[in-house]
Amino acid sequence: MENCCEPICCAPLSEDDATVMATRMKALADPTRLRMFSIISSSDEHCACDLTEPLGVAQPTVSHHLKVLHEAGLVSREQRGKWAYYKVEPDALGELSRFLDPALASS
Amino acid sequence: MENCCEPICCAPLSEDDATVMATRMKALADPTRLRMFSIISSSDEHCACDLTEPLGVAQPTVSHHLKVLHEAGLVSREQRGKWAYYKVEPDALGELSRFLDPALASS
DNA sequence: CACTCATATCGATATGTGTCTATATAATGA
DNA sequence: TCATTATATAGACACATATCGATATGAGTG
Repeated sequence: MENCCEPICCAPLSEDDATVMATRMKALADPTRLRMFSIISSSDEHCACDLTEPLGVAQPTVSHHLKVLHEAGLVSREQRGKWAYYKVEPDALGELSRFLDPALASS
Repeated sequence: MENCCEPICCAPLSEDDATVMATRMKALADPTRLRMFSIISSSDEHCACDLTEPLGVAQPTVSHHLKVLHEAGLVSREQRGKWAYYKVEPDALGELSRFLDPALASS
């Protein structure tokens, strides 16, 4: 995920920028995906197979949410054998965080 | 909006915390509301009547989105005469931003 | 009181989304 | 090659939601 936009604050967003950022935020704005992301970020990498049980949802649901997070550039995917390992994309949250409140970063 | 949760990073979120934060994020994760919020934040306060035209949506739609932002604690509302003035809730974005990436704030 | 105007609410509709079961795909091993 | 296992995809369903036109509410004004 590259830096996209001017920060939300202080000047009106363009329609295009708003669409891009809303899409990214939507990827995180779901309870199951938030928990999923926090689990993945709690270790260096995480196997998809170890997400079904702690999240309490069916395997296709896990797969679906992982795809959403991946397409939003929030996690990376690596296939090793029959297992899929997911990692947090290093600066993904930083970009979002700075978009929301650039003052934090500069203080 | 009060501080709610441990940051998303580094430790699994509880189901309840995830629900609370997903709800707040959902309020912002919409192109129209993002633009609306950025317009409001570009001046000290903003009249609802001046949002319909720049957003290009009907008046009931503006009213609906303002309600969503207000209920999420992102903006405050003040009625003066027949006009409704909206202001950005001071630390709303800061809380969200710190939830996403607490590292930014401490650097 | 009646009229106007800003805003909110209602009801309808189309579209999006989270979840599941069933099935396909792909890798491993007997 | 066949069975097993992890993951992804397809299809279905229920529910949420973004939007609109119509209408109600509520404040100002003549």
